[in-house]
Amino acid sequence: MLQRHGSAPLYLQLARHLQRRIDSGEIPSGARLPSESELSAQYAVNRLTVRQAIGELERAGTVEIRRGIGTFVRTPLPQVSVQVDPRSQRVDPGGPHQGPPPDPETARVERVVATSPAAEGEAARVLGLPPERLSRIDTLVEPASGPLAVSSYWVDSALLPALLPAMEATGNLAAALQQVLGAPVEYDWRAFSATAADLDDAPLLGVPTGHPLLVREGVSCMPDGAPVYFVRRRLRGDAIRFVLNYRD
Amino acid sequence: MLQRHGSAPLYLQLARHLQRRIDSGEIPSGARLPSESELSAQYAVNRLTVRQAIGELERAGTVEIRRGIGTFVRTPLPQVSVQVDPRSQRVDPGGPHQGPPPDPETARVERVVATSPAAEGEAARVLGLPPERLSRIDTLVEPASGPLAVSSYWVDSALLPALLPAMEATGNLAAALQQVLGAPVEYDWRAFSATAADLDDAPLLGVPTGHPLLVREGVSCMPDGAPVYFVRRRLRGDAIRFVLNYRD
DNA sequence: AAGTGGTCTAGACCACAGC
DNA sequence: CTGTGGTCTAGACCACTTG
Repeated sequence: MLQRHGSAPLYLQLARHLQRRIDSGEIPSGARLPSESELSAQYAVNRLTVRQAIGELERAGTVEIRRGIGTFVRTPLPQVSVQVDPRSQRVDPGGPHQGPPPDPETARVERVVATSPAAEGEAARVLGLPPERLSRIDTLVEPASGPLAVSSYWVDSALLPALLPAMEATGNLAAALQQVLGAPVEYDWRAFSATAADLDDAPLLGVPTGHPLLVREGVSCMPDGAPVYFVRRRLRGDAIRFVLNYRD
Repeated sequence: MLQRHGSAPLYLQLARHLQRRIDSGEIPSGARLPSESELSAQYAVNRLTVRQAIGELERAGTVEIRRGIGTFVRTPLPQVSVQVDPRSQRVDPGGPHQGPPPDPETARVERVVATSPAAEGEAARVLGLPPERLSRIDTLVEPASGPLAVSSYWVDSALLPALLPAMEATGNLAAALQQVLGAPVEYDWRAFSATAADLDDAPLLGVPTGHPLLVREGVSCMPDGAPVYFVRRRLRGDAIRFVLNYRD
């Protein structure tokens, strides 16, 4: 069946062949693939070659490996939709797309996992503060459904002593900042991009290295425009999406 | 140095060790890592174990493999910023973040790579049309800097005959649609999420399977709100980002 | 030609889940 | 206990890039 003379590598041929069997419905959603040994025998290739093919499918998101049990066709998990009102300067949590219970932005549990002096220049640049006056706070957003996002906030180091107790009380760094500053904080800008889970984020989020993450970063400021913090949040891209409604 | 008794697997220890050597500046940005054979000898592990470690670093985005040459510490490529005016119903291309020349939304080259009957139910659902009346058009957005995005559009099949010639003329499907319909098309909604490059998208974009992609999808409609098309665009997450400015 | 990463094999042992 | 996926080794050959 598979051969290797000038054509594509065996593991890629096998990966594409399995992908077709899945797309055609021959191996339906949720079903278990043949075991690695079985595939190795059926296709007459080494088990490592089978593993390489299955690794491709796993990274592509079509398959989920459960160790000790087997490899299964992934059934897409329902994405939580967060409504972003594009015409106001606040997040509008909830909305009718999903019920409120697993609302990740309000009912979330956010805990601090690390604080450190700022080592990166980007935050200092966008905030217009010298790096030595900045501190970085890392938090993990973990609703009941499992870890959803890791965030890094860069703030003026002077705010830190008051911020961490307020964080304990509110369980939400944005709210803690409003409390410490005694004033509402607005969005200056926000940006969306995507990145791969690195060696630090991956274990925190319970995903393999390289898992696609949605990045939402930006600066928040005082009503007069003075920047307050820079945040860079990495969210599980398969579990959440941000929706902008342009019509009412 | 590395040992395997109850602790983490060798390849992960090695990956983290190399990551630390990179973060500390011992192996600076752009520099070449020792070859796989050298690492294999230095750390007294098999070359395949070294490859597994380097694979982790590649997926994490910290390292870039150039075959026949070596493995290099990745220097982040400058992200093109696309300004999205959150208060209007149009894309505001350009802006001062990057000069206009590589503007991916206006000067882009978009070409059709495939058309097919709609096989997915989601597009029919959000457009409120029966699946058999929908066609799917796949395009590749490829400015001079290399492939940047793949898009899938779902439109009423009746529009297809007029649409493809208009697409040739304008080089831009959104513009072609406006021309065919004889009316401006507005955003209904847009959503941001992230996904992994699958076995089809990966070769089109020239990235490895699983590469993080920024997904921007949504419905556009006529001024009266009648839906016209559903689009799902997958963009190289490391090459572009969407910026929403909330202040002027 | 020499060096690099890419693919593939055969074989071994381990850790985990379920019966 | 059995079967699953996870890790690791030794060795081979290939394809690509550069001198």
